[in-house]
Amino acid sequence: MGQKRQIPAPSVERLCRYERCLAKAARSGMSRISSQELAALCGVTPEQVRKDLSHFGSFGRRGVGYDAAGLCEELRRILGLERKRRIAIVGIGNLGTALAGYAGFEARGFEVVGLYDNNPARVGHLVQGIRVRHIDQLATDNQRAQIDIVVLAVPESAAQAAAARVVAAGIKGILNFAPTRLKVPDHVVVRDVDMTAELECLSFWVAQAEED
Amino acid sequence: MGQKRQIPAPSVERLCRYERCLAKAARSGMSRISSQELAALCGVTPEQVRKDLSHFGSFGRRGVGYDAAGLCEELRRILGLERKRRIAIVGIGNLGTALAGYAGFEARGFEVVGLYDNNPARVGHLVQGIRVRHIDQLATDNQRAQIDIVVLAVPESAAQAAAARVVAAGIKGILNFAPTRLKVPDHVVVRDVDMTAELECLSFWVAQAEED
DNA sequence: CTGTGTGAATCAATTCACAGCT
DNA sequence: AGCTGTGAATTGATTCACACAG
Repeated sequence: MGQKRQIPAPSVERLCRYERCLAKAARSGMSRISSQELAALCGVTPEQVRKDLSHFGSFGRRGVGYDAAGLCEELRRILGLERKRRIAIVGIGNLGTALAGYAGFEARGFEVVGLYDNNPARVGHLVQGIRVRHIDQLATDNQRAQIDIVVLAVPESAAQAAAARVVAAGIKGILNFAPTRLKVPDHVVVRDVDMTAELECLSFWVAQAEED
Repeated sequence: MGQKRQIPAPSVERLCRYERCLAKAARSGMSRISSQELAALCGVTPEQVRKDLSHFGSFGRRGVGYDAAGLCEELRRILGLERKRRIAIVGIGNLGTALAGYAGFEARGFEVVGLYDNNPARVGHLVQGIRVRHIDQLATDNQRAQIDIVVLAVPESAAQAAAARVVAAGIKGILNFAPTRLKVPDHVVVRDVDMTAELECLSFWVAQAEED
């Protein structure tokens, strides 16, 4: 069932960038914007912008350009950001705690509605004004909390088991900070953020650049 | 200068995964490993593994497979991980503080050797046993600290200016957590970690999956 | 004349298929 | 026979170039 991939994933990633740049441009008073200008703001090419947008429809006027605020709104709709998305954080260690307090999420319309951990020593504590609950409660909580996405910030050793809990709770999206490839059913979407791997790649390219 | 990358970036990203899986396999007593087995552990195809490795040489024996520990060692050499890499964190807010205490970095051979901020209220504080210094001191500190990579955890509004400081200090790699495309000279390598964009992409794919 | 939208061409990455070592 | 290493084929993404609308 998970084979519907007519939209290239890199396009979707760029749409987020476009939306952010458009919002900023619109806020600073720009009403019309060309693919040229938008591309310059985002660090891509104008034809890339137009091609990416063309997967979803045609939003500009030939010879004129795009309405900055209008296109921004369209992108928010395409990305599913018109309604506030509800997220829960699973794993309230060092990283999870920081993420719970990360202002960037709220600022972009992601509301942290729950914090979960399996360590009894952490359950019950208040973190950023939210009480940490036991992961056992995730499934029942989700019936009324309607969690869209879980941010998984548990250690590698606990990641697969925690992911299984999340899937069992009926949650469809996981942002995974553990350095493991999670095995989940096709209808669940996972994106990985592997900070250590990023450092290792950097390490490689830096060394590579030195070889000249 | 940043001319030919004959090595595909996706291959490098996978090499990190291979290294991690190999280390785990070797630790658990496996001495020989086939591309088939390694691929299964990493969630890729065997020919992908072999093609990725082939960019750097030939490390296996036909009809036999690879020596797990030996290949792991080769990968560490390729990725530039034989020597400990020294990192500094710039921006000691919520996120920077969490990253300073993130055990995963040390565990993978990245040593946090400095914390920097431009906010006088934060300078001088001890965070994870390291005293926060003013970003003005980065350039002189780097002459003896030999920082390989900076983790940039400042707000979007401060990111470009902070990056300029990092570049001026002679540091060649930046792991950027701010949702901005940094403008840096060609000889400096940047990798972006945009957690909000990741959530937005998830939001899209989750909505997409629901359309059935 | 300007700037979008899009098929066609190019470039990059993945997968296939098989030759060659053990 | 078993498994690697690698050109060839294929799939996918980006760039080009131009028709078309304002």
